[in-house]
Amino acid sequence: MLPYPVIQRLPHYLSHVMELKDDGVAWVSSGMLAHALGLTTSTVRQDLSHLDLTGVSRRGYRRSQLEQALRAELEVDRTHRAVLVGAGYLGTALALHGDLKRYGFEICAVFDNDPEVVGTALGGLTVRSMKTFTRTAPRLKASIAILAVPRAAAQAVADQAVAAGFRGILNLAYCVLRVPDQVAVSDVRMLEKLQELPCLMRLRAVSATRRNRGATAAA
Amino acid sequence: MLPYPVIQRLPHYLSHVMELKDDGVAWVSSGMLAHALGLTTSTVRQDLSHLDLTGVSRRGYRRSQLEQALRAELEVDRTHRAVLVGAGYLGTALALHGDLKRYGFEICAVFDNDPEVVGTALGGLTVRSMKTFTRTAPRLKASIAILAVPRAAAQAVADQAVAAGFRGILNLAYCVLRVPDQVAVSDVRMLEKLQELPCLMRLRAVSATRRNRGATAAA
DNA sequence: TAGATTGTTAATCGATTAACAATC
DNA sequence: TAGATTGTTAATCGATTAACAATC
Repeated sequence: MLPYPVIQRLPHYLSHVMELKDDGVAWVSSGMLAHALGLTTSTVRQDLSHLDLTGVSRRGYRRSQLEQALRAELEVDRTHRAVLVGAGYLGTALALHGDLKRYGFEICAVFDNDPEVVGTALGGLTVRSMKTFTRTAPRLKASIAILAVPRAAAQAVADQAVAAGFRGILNLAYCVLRVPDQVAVSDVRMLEKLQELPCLMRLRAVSATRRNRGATAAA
Repeated sequence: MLPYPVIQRLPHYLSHVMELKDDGVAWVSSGMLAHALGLTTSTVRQDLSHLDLTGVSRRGYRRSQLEQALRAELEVDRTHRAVLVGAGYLGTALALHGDLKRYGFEICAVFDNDPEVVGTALGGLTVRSMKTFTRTAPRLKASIAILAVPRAAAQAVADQAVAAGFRGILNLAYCVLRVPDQVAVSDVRMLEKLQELPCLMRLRAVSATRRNRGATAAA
């Protein structure tokens, strides 16, 4: 239904609109959103046309209504129970991230393989052994599994998560997970994003030079 | 030059090709890569046509040559010096990530604001105070700044990084950074990726139902 | 040789942008 | 009223996919 590029932008809209709320802004125009998110006004209006929302000529969108429409689409007001697998630094960073709750997510269990870590506390939860995952996880009524495990372990954990009935996976490992069609995977490509930087930097350097040349030629 | 979608895929190609190396594979076809990365053979050949590389009919690409071309494009064999700002769990996860070196990155300094953290050791480095950033950072000959700081601090740190001459920023915070054109920013959208999941899950559920209906109708 | 795979051109597809009538 | 902004249609742009001759 919603094109993926639009889905990707929705969290940004919401995040920005929530900031505007703190500033007491009542009306938001496509121009304001376009400027804040680095888009064109056309794109913004196209995106918002997918939502359950109507704007007002000469004013824009009522902030409260826009926020509500975004919250509905992203299901922010429902609680999404998630299980965290991997209690390393990355997993810990996520588990302790205060904004999770703000966006409707709740980590209801943490699993880890390391006997040293199993039994310790993390964000009010006790880390459970991965050995108990298959038995325990289905009882937790969680639909999302967050994989903060080494690359080598990721596919095996994903398989267990699928078998346990999870329908969404947030993958923090550097690998392509193979899952059945009905399971959604969202990849956080931290290392890949770092690897892109040299390419992007070269690109920026080149286009900056070109701009300067153009400016010089014009002068 | 290189379209951004291609740049985004290059790290995946390299990662997979490096795995094939460990398996002793000498020739890689576009079909193999397409299957492994979930692409079409056309896309793979188009992507690789941007690289300094020629394939061989009926065989594919020589693995060593393909790896070399990818390493050259991604500049893996140069050392990219990076500075880490923020020594929380997320920053620590990155600093201790063994694969950084493997992909040509070296963290040469860590900065943090918290007096409790300043002076402690992290991955063989001593955490420096953010107060010294403007003075110290330019001396480090690093071109990349990794921002693992809270959202509220990110833009200010980015400004300091730009002023200190950094040309690439890996942004782990949940915000849109404003930087001059000649500075490259790569955003790791961890929370956004999590927020996408409910939308994607709904989408999967719908298309799964549709598939089943289709199958039932066909039967 | 026969057949598989590259390299490349053309076709398709989909997303972004432009344009503009409707409207408050 | 005049002017700014929405909502939507059409145009553009660019990426992906298909197709196929060349080739080993």
